[in-house]
Amino acid sequence: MMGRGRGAWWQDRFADRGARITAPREVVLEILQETDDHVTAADVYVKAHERNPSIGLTTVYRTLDMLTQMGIVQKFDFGDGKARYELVNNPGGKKHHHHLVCLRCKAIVDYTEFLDDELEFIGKTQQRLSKKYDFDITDHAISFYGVCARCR
Amino acid sequence: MMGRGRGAWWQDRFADRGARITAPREVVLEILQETDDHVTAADVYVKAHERNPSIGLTTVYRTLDMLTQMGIVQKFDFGDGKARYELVNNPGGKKHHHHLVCLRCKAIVDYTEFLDDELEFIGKTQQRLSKKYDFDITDHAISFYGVCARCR
DNA sequence: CATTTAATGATAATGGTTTTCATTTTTAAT
DNA sequence: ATTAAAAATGAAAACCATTATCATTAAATG
Ligand SMILES: [Mn+2]
Ligand SMILES: [Mn+2]
Ligand SMILES: [Zn+2]
Ligand SMILES: [Zn+2]
Repeated sequence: MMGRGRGAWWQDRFADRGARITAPREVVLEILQETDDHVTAADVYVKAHERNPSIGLTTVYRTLDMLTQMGIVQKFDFGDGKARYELVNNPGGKKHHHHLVCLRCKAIVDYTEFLDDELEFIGKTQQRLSKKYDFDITDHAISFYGVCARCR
Repeated sequence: MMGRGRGAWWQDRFADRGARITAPREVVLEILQETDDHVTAADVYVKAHERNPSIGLTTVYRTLDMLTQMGIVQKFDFGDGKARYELVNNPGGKKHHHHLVCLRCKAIVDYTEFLDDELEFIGKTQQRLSKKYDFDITDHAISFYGVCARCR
C-alpha cells in the first residue's frame, strides 16, 4: 500500500532499495512530475536550485541516475549531446509511449495513438528475441525520425 | 562493374551533393565496409591512421557526420558515452535491422529475424503517424534492452 | 546521545566532440 | 600547364556534459 499520510507512490520503492528519502530527492521528483517535457539534467538543476539553492548539480545527476536504474525514470538520447529524462509510469502522468523526433529542430512528439497495436506487437517480438538470444529483456524504445511541418 | 572507372556505390551520392571524393573519405568508407561492428569515431580513427598516418581524428568526425547526414551511415547512442556508427544499406553488407542491447556489458546484437513482420508493422504505423502529425518520416529505430546470458 | 553509514555539494578532472585557423588539396578557369 | 577560387584537412585549443574526489553534513540505528 502506498498510503501513510502524504506518502508518494515512489517512496516505497525507495524503501525497498534502502535509499533514503531526502530533500534534494523529493525536489527532483516533484519537478519531474510537474513537467511533460523531456528534460536535461541542467533543466532539472535550474528548477531545483530555485526551490532550494543548496541543491547541487552533482546530486541532480546522481538522483536521475538512481531513478533511471530503478526504472522510475527513462533516459533518452535524441542526438543533441545531452541526455534527457522523463518520468515513466507515474500515476496520473504519462504512460509508456514512443517518440517521433524532428531531425531539424529536435522537437519531440510523444505519441500514444496506435500504442495498443504496437505493444501487442512488441510483446510478441520481445518474447521471440528473449528466447532466441537468451536475453532477459526489460525494456524497449521505438523512435521515428523525420522532419516536422514547421521545419519544411 | 559499377560505373565509371574505379567508381563505388557511394561515389554518385557524393557527386550529387557536390562533395569531393578524397583519400581520407575513401579510407573511412573502406573501413566501415570491412567491419560488422558498431564503431566509434576513435575506432575508425585508429584504423584509418594505420593506413594513412596523415589522417586526423577531426576529419574522421567530419566524414562520419557527413555520411550520417547523407543517410549512408547511421549514428547510434547505446548509452556508453560514445557515439557509434554503422554503414546502412550498403550493397553486399548489412541491411536495415534493429538492436538488442545488454545494459550490463553494452553488447549489441543486430537481429534480423522477425524483420519482415516488424517492417510491415512499422510501415503501417509510420503512415499513420505521418498523417496525424504531419511529419515527413524518413527513418526509425527499434531497440530492446535487457541483460544478456553471460551477464546473468 | 553516540555511532555508523549514506548523501551531499564544491571543485577538479575527464573525455568525447567541436571550433579555430593556417595550410594543403582539389576543382574550375584561363 | 598556370592560376585563381573553393573545399577539405589536421594540429591544437576550446567546449561542455558528465564523473570522480573528498571533506562535510544529514539520516538511520539503538
Ligand atoms: Mn516521451
Ligand atoms: Mn546494428
Ligand atoms: Zn522540426
Ligand atoms: Zn551482457
